[in-house]
Amino acid sequence: MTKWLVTCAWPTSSDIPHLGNMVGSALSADVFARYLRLAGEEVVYVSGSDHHGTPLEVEALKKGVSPKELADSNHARISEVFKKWLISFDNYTTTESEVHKRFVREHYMRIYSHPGNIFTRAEKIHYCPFDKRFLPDRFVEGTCRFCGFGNARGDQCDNCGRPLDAEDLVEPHCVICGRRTELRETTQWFFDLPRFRDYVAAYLDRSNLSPNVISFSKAWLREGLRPRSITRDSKWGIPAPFPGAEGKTIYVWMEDVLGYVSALIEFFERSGNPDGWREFWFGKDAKTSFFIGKDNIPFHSILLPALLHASGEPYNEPSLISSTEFLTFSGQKFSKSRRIGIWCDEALSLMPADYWRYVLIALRPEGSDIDLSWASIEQIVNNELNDAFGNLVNRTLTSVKRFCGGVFAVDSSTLRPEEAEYLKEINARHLDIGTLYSEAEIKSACRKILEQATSANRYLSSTQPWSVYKTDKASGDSILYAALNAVKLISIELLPIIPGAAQEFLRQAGFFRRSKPSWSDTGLDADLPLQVGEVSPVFYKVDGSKLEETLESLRAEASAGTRA
RNA sequence: AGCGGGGUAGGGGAGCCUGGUUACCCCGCAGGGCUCAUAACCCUGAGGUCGGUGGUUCAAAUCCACCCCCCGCUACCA
Repeated sequence: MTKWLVTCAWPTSSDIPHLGNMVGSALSADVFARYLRLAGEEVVYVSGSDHHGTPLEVEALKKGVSPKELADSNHARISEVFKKWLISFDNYTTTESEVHKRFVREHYMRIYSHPGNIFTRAEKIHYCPFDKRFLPDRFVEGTCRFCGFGNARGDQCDNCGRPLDAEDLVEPHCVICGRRTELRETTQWFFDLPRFRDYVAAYLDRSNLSPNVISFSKAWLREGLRPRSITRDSKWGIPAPFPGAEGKTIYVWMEDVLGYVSALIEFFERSGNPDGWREFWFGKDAKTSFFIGKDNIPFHSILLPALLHASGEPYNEPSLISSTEFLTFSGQKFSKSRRIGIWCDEALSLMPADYWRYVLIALRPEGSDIDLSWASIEQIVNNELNDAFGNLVNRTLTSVKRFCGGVFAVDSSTLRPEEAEYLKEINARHLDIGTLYSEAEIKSACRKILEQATSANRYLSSTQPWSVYKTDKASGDSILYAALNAVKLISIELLPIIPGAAQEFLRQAGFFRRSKPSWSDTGLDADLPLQVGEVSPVFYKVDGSKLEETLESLRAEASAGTRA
């Protein structure tokens, strides 16, 4: 049995995640975690809300509340959304947790204790004399030196697309108060990432990471690594522990990734086994996995291993980094400000969580960006979830009621050769699906489960148990045995993706009455005699354009409520 | 601008590294079949200049060069 730490990118608590945020991180990790548990591995799945960072601080300022208050209330909403989406976190915490803050400070002091890992350097940063604070480039606006665009941000000009430096803005002003900013010198603490170039290069070579992660990371190494600043002149965050760094906090990216350790520590402290986490991060039979969007590969493939290694502690290197491309919505990027896309809370007012989970996994953008549209939602729910899976289960269970009086008790010893052959086929596919899951090839696993359903539907149509039963009960039973076994396999296979609905399949069929579902418990004999009780359709069809209308009216109500 | 990834039928993917019969699979579409089932399921069919141009080769989706388009990163958004 392997100990698996499963993690996903930490959602920022400045807003509820949208479907694009959900697909590659929390949902993908959840499917992976659920599969591993089903397969009998020891799994701890952790993540948390990223509370720190300037966007949240600025939003809190605008709303007139403290960053802590805003973060906490958003965290409560985000946690609720994850629960409703059936995300099976073992610990969903925040970067404000005492364990996290303590761990991050201790970890940096450990890195600091090895001379040369951390050094200081003076930098020129925008400063707002009115707000009395330093501002990240993103929070300074001005006129672009290159194209003259008036609303260019300090990090990039939205008009000409050029990346900018602080000095490239003409008449820079603070986005909070609008007043003129000035450049001030300030000292920051830096992590000497280039020191770990050889280590990271060797790690990438011996690792088993996916080709896109490797090639992306190696490109970074070729360009040359740069020191990463650890500290920021901001009050909102974790106080930097270095001597002389009083008043500074740790930059979010330099603490977020350490949450993969601290959230696990917190989990084990709560369960009364404070050292349990060590086996997961240091143990020989332990693996770690990270589910992220393509935008933050290097933080996981380069920065994280370097930060862990630099502490001198015997951390395992990240074993699996699964990154997805982006989801677009009806051809456009998800946009909070323009309200393009669907957010995870409002999604649940349109369809049950299992529907969304299936749609997102069926589309999971693994190779390139994938577009989500109302039409694709409708098509996937209706034709795959409802027709292929739902109807297969329904027609099989209804057959048991109709032809066997609701009780199926004939065991595998009476199977005809045809059915024995068919069982070989679906069991082989079950093994393939398990392999895909274990490699986090989640979309391919999903496609293959659909093949499993297609093959079962085909089998029923070609063997026609409804006419066989008229003359030959034994052959009819043999066919139904195979069909029921396919339903059992498919239900197990779908448990990681649509846990609620797959459980309902198992319940209606009467599988796993006496034991917990398990990936390898594929035979039917142990479940006999099956008592098929009330059978009812598990899914219903949806109308894409009606869903769209519903969402629009929901939003209209919500904004009317805000104004009132 | 530089770097990385992607571009294969209406949509999604496999094939590309390691060149080789009619380019494969799923969804959708058209026609047919079946009647256990949720107007479901099954079968057959139509649909492709494999982003473009040029090159290497007996042979290119596959290898090389140049170009176009989409996305990301470029280290202070997370």
